[in-house]
Amino acid sequence: MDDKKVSMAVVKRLPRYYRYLTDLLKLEVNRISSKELSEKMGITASQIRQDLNCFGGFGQQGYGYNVEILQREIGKILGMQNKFKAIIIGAGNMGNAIANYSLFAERGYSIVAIFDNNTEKVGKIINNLAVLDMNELENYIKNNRVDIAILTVPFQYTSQIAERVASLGIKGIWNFSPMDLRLSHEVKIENVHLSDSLMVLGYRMNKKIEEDKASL
Amino acid sequence: MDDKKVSMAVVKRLPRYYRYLTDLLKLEVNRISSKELSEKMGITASQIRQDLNCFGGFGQQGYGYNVEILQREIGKILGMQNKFKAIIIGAGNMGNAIANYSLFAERGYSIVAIFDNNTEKVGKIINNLAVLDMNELENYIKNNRVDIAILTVPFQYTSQIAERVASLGIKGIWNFSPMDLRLSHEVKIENVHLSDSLMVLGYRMNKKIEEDKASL
DNA sequence: AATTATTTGTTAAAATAATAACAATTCCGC
DNA sequence: GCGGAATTGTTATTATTTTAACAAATAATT
Ligand SMILES: NC(=O)c1ccc[n+]([C@@H]2O[C@H](COP(=O)([O-])OP(=O)(O)OC[C@H]3O[C@@H](n4cnc5c(N)ncnc54)[C@H](O)[C@@H]3O)[C@@H](O)[C@H]2O)c1
Ligand SMILES: NC(=O)c1ccc[n+]([C@@H]2O[C@H](COP(=O)([O-])OP(=O)(O)OC[C@H]3O[C@@H](n4cnc5c(N)ncnc54)[C@H](O)[C@@H]3O)[C@@H](O)[C@H]2O)c1
Repeated sequence: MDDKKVSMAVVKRLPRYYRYLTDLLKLEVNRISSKELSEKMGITASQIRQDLNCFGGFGQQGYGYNVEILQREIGKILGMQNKFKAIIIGAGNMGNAIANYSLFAERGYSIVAIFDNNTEKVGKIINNLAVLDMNELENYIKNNRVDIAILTVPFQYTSQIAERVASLGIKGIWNFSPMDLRLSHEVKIENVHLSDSLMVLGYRMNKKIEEDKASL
Repeated sequence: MDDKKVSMAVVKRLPRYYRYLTDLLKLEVNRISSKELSEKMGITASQIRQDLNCFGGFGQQGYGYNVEILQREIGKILGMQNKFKAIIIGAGNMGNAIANYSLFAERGYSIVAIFDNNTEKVGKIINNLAVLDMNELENYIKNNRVDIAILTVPFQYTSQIAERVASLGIKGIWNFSPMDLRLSHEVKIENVHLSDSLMVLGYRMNKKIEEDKASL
């Protein structure tokens, strides 16, 4: 317990920093100050310095930050060196989309297997992986390293399958069903709420509509 | 300007309230107190009462909240009565997944058209909609009500297409490319950052790994 | 080499957000 | 209809998060 607790507010900004730094690297920018970065990102320089200092002093006074070093360090903080292995459960619409998406691999998350319980989907090839039957799940996890289960199954099966993978020793679950999946186990869970995101857009659009109406 | 400004923190919790209330309705629960709801949702009763009171007094002292009324009111706050019409641009993996997903329609967001610039995809039927060519975009929007553009095109085309739909009068953009889309126009934008979400999971898993290592 | 410009890390202040407290009100059993 | 239990709306308090300020350190300039 050497470093002070880092708040979720800070953690959620880390991938964003990583994204901007990766873009800068591609543009062959060597150094950047918190001020420049703040202008690009639309946040305050103060916040950037405060955030980065939760993890150590990566910058140099009078100079700024070395983009390559900072990007690598944030990558480490995010645990990218773990090269996490993930399986997808549910080879439907969303499962297919994720399996075919290459950026996750670039970020160090490789999809190593896909499972489904529908016999019509089992054996189908998705991005070079043959869909496996759900009854091979236990066996597969026993014989292969799997860190993350990506759950893209229908709502009503999600909890049950989550329990199943948790009991098999999976350490992380990325859940796409519109529910707040919670488990007693010490599994880390991230719930993706696409509908929620769309509804927030709807709220903001509606607010504008009401404001426009009021100002007539 | 009758009501005080509602913070984003509150707004982002509204779809979640809507979700729990809809579930309760399905279970035919008529009334619920902030205390009961807080236990279900894992937040404090105080926060629930505080949140709801940003929009008015929906409850009754000594009784609690009527589930049906509260759900309907939150729906109104979220602008669901607008019955927003959305088009999808980019009939690829993610565009297909969204087009085939029925919950958005249930929530009042209907997909009315799908566009792509790949001639091999144009004409293909996705969930009863024929994919339209991008050069029909202007014409379609001129002749049909379209509120939202769902952008599921590759990264490098996203900004340009966003500008294009904004200039055509679209009021909201739901962007799936891993970038912080920002426009000068007064268009409301929600950026979905799936990679960011996965990386936060990675951070939390990695932290646990480090903690376990340290406690040896 | 001295001087001025930057720019960080860090502490202090301000702003926001979450939680607790409680008076006012309503329900509900008797 | 009465009295205790329950529960809201709202105000007060506490905690968290963001922003500002600035000394210390470095870089660039002359
Ligand atoms: N498609 C979207 O745009 C979208 C958006 C938001 C949320 N979601 C959520 O993601 C999840 C998946 O959605 P989808 O659109 O991909 O659904 P889908 O029906 O296309 O795919 C679900 C897949 O899971 C498989 N499956 C069903 N039961 C299973 C089981 N017990 N074990 C293993 N596999 C099983 C099915 O055979 C199917 O292939 C759902 O919970 C949905 O609510 C999807
Ligand atoms: N698939 C995923 O799981 C996933 C996850 C996160 C983010 N994203 C993002 O979502 C976006 C789409 O991803 P995808 O996996 O669906 O990609 P995809 O390649 O499967 O689909 C992109 C579609 O856009 C079409 N297109 C290309 N240029 C166009 C243009 N100028 N006008 C109209 N249509 C055009 C293509 O023909 C294709 O059908 C990308 O920005 C990607 O980074 C995808």
